[in-house]
Amino acid sequence: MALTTQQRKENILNQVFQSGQVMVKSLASELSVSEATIRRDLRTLADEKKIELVYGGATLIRNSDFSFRSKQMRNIEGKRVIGRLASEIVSDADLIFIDSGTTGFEMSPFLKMKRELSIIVNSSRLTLELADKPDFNVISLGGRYRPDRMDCVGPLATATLENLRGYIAFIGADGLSIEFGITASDIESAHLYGLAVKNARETILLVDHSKFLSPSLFRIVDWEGISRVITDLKPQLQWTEFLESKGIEILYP
Amino acid sequence: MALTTQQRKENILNQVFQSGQVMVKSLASELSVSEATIRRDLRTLADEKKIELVYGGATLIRNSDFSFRSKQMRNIEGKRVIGRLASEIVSDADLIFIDSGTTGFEMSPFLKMKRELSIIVNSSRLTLELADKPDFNVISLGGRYRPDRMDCVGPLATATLENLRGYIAFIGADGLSIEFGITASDIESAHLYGLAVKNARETILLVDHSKFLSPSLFRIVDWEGISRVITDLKPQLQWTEFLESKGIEILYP
DNA sequence: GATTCCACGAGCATAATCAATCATTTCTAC
DNA sequence: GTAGAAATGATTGATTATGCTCGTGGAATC
Repeated sequence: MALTTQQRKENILNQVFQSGQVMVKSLASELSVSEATIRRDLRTLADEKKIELVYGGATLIRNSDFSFRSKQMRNIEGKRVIGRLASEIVSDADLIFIDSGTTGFEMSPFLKMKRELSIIVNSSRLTLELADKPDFNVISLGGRYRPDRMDCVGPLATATLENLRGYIAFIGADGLSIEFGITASDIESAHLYGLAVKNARETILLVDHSKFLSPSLFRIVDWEGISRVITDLKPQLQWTEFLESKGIEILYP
Repeated sequence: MALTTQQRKENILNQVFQSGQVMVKSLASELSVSEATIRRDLRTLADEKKIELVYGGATLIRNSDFSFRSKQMRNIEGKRVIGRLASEIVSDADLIFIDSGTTGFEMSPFLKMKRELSIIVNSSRLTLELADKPDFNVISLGGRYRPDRMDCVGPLATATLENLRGYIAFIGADGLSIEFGITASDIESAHLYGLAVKNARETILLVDHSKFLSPSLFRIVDWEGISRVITDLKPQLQWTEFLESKGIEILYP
C-alpha cells in the first residue's frame, strides 16, 4: 500500500498514543519504508513537540505543554512571586476560586504541591493545567466562552457561581483605586468576579505593583470584601496606610 | 464525461469528505483532466479553507490534535462520515448541543463551514476546537471536570443546562437497545445527556454501526425523544423496522 | 574499562511532486 | 462573428521525499 507522508505520520502518531512508544525498526517494516524515512518522520514530529525521541524510537511527550507564555507576560517574574505567596495561603483539601488572569495562572505550579484541592475556575487554561493532578477536583463555571481570554463569562457563569459558597477567592484585578475600589477592564469579568467575591468566605487580591493607582473602567468590588492583598513590591505609604485602615493585610516578598 | 469546473470541485470535495484524503494522480485520471488542473482546483479549495494541501494530494482540515487521539479511535472513518451527515442538518445561525464523545467531535470540521452557530458543549476539546471561529458562539456547560474525558458533568452542568432550550441536540450513544433505549457507559454522562434530550427541540442520535445491539449499563433516554438516527452503515432489518415504527428517520451514506 | 553491536545523522543520488509560466482551447459578452 | 476573459494542458525549474552508504558515537555485554 502506498501511503502519503501525512498518512504515515498520522499512523505513527496513533501508534505512539496507543501504546506510548514506537520503534524505528518495526515502523519501517510495518509501513514499508526505510528506517531513514522513519527517523526523518520521527524527527519532524519531535520538532513539532508531538512526540519525544528516545534511542531506538520515540515515546509520548511528558510535558503536556499548554503554556503559551509568550504574550502579555509583562512582569512575569513579579506574577510568579505573587503566585507563590498566594499558594502559601492554601492548605490541603481547601476549596478555592481562581480568576482567569495571568497572575492567578501563575499559582498553578505551586498549587500542584498541595493535595486534594477543589478548585473553581472559569479559565480553560487553568482547567487543563490543574486537571492532570488526579487528586484535584476542578470545577468549571461554564458560560459563554471567550477565545481571546480562554475563559467563560456571562449569566450562565454567574448562575453556576451562585450555587457555590465557602471558597477562598483569588482575584487578580486590572487596576486599583482607593476611592473606586478594585477594577477590571471588561464589564463581564467585573460582574462575574464581583459575585465571586460576594459569595466567597474570604478574598485574596493578587496585584503586581503596576496595578496600583491605575484604575480600569469597571468596578469588581469595593474594598469591603477584601481580606488580604498580595503584591510583588512594597506599596507606597498612602497605600499601606489605607489598607491598614481597612483592616486588609498586605503581603509581599 | 465533460464536467464543469464547479462540478469537478464539488466532486473533489465529496471525495475528501468521504475518505478524508485525495491524491492528485488518481483525481486526474478519474476526472480526465491534467494534474495541473487538479492542483489548481485543490489550491483554490485550500484557499477557501475547505481542505488542506498535503504532499501528493489534499486532506480534510486537520484538527489541532494534541493528545486527544489517544484512545477510542475505533472506526474513525465511520465517525467522520456520520459527522459530515450530521452537519448537513445544521443551518447557519442554528443553536445546537453536541455531547463530548468522539463522534460528535468529528462534526467540528464540517460545522466550521457554517456561519454564526451557537453551540452548547460540555467538552473542552470541542470548546477549543470551535471557538477559534470568530462568528461562533460557544457556550460551555461547566461542572466537575473529568480529565480523562475532557468534559464537564455533574449537578452544576445539569443546572446550567436547565437554563437552555430550543437547541438541536446531537448525542452519540455508547450503545443501543430496542427494549432499553439509548445507553452510556457512565452514569454521569447518561444523566446529563438525558436532560439534554429532554430540553432539546429535536434530538439527533449519532451512532456508528458497532453500537447497534451492544447496550451499555446506563440509560440516557428511551426512544421517545429521538427524531433521527445517523449511522455509517445501513442497519439490520429489525432495526430499520423498529425505528420506522417509532417514526424515527434513519440516515446513512 | 574495552569490545562489540547497532542506532543515529549527514551527505548524496534518484524519483516524485509542486509552482510558475506560456500557449492553446473554451466560454462569455457585445 | 469577434474580442476579451477564463480554463486547461504542457513544459520547466525548484522543492520535497525517499533510500542508500558510511562514519560517528551511544548502549549493552563481558
